[in-house]
Amino acid sequence: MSNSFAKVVVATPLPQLDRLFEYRVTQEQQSLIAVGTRVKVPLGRSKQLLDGFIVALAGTAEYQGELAELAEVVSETPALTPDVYQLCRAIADRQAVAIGDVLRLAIADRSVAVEKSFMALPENAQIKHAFDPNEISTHNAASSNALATSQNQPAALRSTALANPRVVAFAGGYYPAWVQLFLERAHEQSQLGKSSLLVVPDFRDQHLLLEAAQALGLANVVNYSTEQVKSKRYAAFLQALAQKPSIVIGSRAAVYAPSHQIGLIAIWDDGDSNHWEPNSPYIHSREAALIRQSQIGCNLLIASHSRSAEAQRLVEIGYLNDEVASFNRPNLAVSDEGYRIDGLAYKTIREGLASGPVLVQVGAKGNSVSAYCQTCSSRALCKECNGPLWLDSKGQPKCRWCNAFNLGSECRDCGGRELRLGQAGATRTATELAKTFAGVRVIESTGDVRVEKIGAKPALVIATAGAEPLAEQGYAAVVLLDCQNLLARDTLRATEDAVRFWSNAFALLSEHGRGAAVGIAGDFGQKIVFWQQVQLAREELETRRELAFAPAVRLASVTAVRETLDSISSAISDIKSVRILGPLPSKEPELLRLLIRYEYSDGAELAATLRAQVLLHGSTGLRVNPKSGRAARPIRIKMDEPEVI
DNA sequence: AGCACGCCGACT
DNA sequence: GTCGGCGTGCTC
Repeated sequence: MSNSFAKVVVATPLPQLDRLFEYRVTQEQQSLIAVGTRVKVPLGRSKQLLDGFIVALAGTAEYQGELAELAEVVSETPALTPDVYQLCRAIADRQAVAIGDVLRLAIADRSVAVEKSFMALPENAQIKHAFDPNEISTHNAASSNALATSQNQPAALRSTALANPRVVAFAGGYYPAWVQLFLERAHEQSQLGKSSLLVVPDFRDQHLLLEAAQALGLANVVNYSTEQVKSKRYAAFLQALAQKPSIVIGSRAAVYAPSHQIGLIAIWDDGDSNHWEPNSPYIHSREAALIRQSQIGCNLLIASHSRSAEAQRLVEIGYLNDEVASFNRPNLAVSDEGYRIDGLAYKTIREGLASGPVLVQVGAKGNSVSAYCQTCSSRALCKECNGPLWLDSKGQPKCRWCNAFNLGSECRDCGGRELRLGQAGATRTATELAKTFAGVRVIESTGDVRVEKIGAKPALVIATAGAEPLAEQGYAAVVLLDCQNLLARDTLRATEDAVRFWSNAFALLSEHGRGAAVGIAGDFGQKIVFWQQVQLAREELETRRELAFAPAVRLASVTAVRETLDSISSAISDIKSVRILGPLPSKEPELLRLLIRYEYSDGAELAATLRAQVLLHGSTGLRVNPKSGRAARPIRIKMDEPEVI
């Protein structure tokens, strides 16, 4: 049977075009095409050709009407493998977006020169016809529903691990212990002839993995960085596509790598917000990995120093196996004497400096608009509702929750009457500490001006949370200041984030280093000291359950004009677990936002209903086209809204 | 998105 | 009598 007809998925963000179109294949094109081929197709009356990919070939057509021909076979390299297509399809459906938005993430832009030299290699010659759409990843039983099949998976295959929070000697240097964990697991897979996808939040972590992988001499390591020039990205894409086991190291997009025979997907520190895709499919790499895992049946490892509420939920529903690496917990202490830098802090810094570098973590600067007491730095709270105060444009203290003015408020801790915005920044702390520890080198690292790595000599490092440099052999001491401020950030994830920031900072300690946290006490402080991350995650998830917040339930947001939102509200209100909040104001002045609370079990139905609404409002009715002229998307759907409030 | 088809107001 | 406004709908 000749392949005279091709089913093509079109690479466009338009939801109306998110379906397969059939085209006639000409005689000359027959030998060039295969499943996965990149083509250009005519669509509608537009003279502009659209990019697409062949997902199936057949001898007969299903479509009754007149068929158009494939306009152009762009390349003979099969860029869209069947399992990546299935993954993109599932993600588009789950997120209620067009598949084109997902394809953009999954498939690197073509670079002709790179592709030519790749295809010229004899070992890549057979790749052209390597894919059969009916045979998605034969190496493991495929399953369509992740949750339904979880019981059938060997427990050890899916795990959420708490990694050893230490810097260890490894690969001829010093690395965080998790780097060793990831590369060892990937190496195991390589030995079995399988590929691994190692997914990290940012390029610092990526560099660490790449550097250590190179030092170990691991074969077929793919630098799947999105920060490279286009041709390098495409080279990495092709390297993963080559039919041999590879170790793909990258950020979010690495989940979609077209690797051969994937045996492991590993996610590092899934609580880091960099794992959220900020653009259209708006999916978290952990969720994308879960979908891919369920489709191809590979191992899944979600590892971190602290545990996200999402990972904890997956453990509690029995979907993930709970794996805690054996390690000695760090030597930690907490204090809460009411000073920003107290006796414990000074003592820990002084003793640490005797043997090596010392890290002082200060609260993240810049993202706090709340007001604090000038004298004692405790957070200013509303006298009416205990909400956080801020200073308005006239400098008057106002509640962020109930808008009440709080003129002449007194600090509840010290009675102070002066307020200031934000907290003492890294620079001020650096100056203060430099005075106390005269003669010691002081290094400052913040989100803006970041230091990546420091040596083993004694030095005082002042860093904002999340911007801590690595110390070559680990820190002799780590001191956390402003713990209260981190806990009091205006987000529902404040506690989880704080525990994560602290855990990651303590994880930079050397084997014999000591840590101290200033400003946390009691039961909570003890759990930090005894490294009870699982217990903390359990409590955090319980809190979210009580409040009915994610990840206990899911929380979607829909942004559009009011009329559209009204129509959407009534369309989805029949779905069992759906509860609608709003319309609420959104960041864009002319648009409003709906928050939708729903159960996991209703996700598919809600996504399908929302998608139908997008189609309804997309090509007919109210086209939102404000004076800007730009065709703003009339409806923006995030099936999981990471930042409520 | 594009692009065409279609049914109502001021022009050579 | 026609030209053209953009509301509506389709695209293999």
